[in-house]
Amino acid sequence: MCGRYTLKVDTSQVAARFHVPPTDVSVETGPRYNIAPSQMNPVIIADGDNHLELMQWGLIPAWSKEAKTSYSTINARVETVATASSYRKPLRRQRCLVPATGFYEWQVIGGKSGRAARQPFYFTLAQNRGAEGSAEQIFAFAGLYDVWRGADGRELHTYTIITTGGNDLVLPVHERMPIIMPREVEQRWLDPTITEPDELLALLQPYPAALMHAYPVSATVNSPANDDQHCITPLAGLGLAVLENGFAVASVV
DNA sequence: CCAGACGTTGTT
DNA sequence: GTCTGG
DNA sequence: CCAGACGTTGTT
DNA sequence: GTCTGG
Repeated sequence: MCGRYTLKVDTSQVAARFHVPPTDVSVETGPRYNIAPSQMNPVIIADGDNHLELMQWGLIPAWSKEAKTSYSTINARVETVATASSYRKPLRRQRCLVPATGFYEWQVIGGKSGRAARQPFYFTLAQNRGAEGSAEQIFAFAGLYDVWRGADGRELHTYTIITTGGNDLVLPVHERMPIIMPREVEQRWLDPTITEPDELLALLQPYPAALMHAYPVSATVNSPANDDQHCITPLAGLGLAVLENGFAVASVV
């Protein structure tokens, strides 16, 4: 799954990275180290030109009676996104890019009674190492959005992130991972003239493990109230080396 | 036909 | 245990 | 995703 | 809004 991610750059850098005219950006958000569901975050949409908009993480279908859902919509499985009631139309007509610089997954450590202990890991794109502060580290998740309209006319723009099975780097930590768009696929994903589900599904592939990087982080990230550099500070220990060799990280607790 | 769901992950 | 809030 | 709440009446 | 279950 993907239930937490980072976007540690300014809105202006996001806009530049996704070809959004600076004059089009009316919102300014600072660097984020712990983006959580329900929060308002930048997403990119296109109608000929690219636009940056703030939307709420957790898709609320246009037909929903209330401005909330009784079920989770922070992620959409690629296996069912073309048929699920909540996502079928958004897949054809309301696709977006979700700008990010990294994401978190939690590895279940124990498994005894009650809720097992969990070790968070931080995942980034490997080619971005050493690109601190530059636009080079920004990538995009494949996303869908919808617009909910209340009786009083108010609009609520919401989005979801599409997930797929974990690749070899992610699997030791978690079964699933978000779909990261290769840069050359981004604009096609946004292209409103494409509405064939099969053509769109073909764009949704697991990102190659060889192009990603991961390391364990402290429990600081667990609380969405913590939103600073400490969330992505590497946790010292055996976990990193073991993980990069592709084995489970039972040694990290 | 109408009523009711519409979702994911993880855990058992 | 389960739902809500962030 | 995890953390934190989970309830009522009446009074300040 | 649209699909599934009864």
